[in-house]
Amino acid sequence: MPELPEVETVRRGLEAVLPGRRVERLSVTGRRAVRRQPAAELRRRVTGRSFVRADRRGKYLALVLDDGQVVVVHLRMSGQLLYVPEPAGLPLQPHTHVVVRLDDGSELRFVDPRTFGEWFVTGEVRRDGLPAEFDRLGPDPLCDGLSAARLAQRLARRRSPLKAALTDQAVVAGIGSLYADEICHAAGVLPSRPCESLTGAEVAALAGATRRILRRAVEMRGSSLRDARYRDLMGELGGYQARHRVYGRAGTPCPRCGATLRRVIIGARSAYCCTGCQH
DNA sequence: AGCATCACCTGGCTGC
DNA sequence: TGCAGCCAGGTGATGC
Repeated sequence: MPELPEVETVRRGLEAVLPGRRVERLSVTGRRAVRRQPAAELRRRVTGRSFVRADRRGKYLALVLDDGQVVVVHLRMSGQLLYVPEPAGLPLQPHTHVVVRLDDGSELRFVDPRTFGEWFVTGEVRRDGLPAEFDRLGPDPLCDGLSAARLAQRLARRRSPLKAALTDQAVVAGIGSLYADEICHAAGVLPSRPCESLTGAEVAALAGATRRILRRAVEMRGSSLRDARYRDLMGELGGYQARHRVYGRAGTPCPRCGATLRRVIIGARSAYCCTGCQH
């Protein structure tokens, strides 16, 4: 599932190819990929405009246009952006919902089997040129940093389980189920712990683990799993899955203490953890 | 207000 | 081997 490291890897790919390119044609074939506004409106507002830069906050991609509008893309569960330099040689693969034809003949394609992903264009932007609605996101650990004090403030007075808070995009932007489990394990804290029970030292460990793990995962170009099949803009697999210590590893020994890793349910979602060395 | 639950989807896997 | 049923999970809506 694309989380911050995967989306950032895609963003870096986009930043290398999009700036200066003009949109010659934008076609929407899937019915659900554009649902916040009519597909014709997206097409009308974007066609003929040029891309200025590719930005990101949390799991949201923001493709800034030369007139200040922003094309927002969210990959959700199974969305994939694919850059195709020579479209003639590569037929559209199944579940291709959006195709952007660029002025050098290349294409940006959006493929999304589970159809949760979304595209929309907005002109309501902040001073930094990003959509005003990004205001509801918490700090992005890569773009904004994440100090222990800031995380403590965000977690204060919350009674919900730690994992529910870490994956709440209003608390911290960019963390999903996979990295939340890895962060909790690295910090030695159980994902089921009520936020209000965390000590200052534990929150500091969580903030540090968040920065470290996300940075390392970006360096390794994200995690590619068996079922989600995440790939970057050029179709390459990520490498961070080799570093996963708990996610998807129930029944195997904890790499830190040797106890058997468990899968527990938190908020109707799976969480992987070690009851031997996480408290 | 804050928290829990559900709906949205389809491919891949499990178990019979 | 075939197939039914389960599971994956980010986000927004809904309900309490």
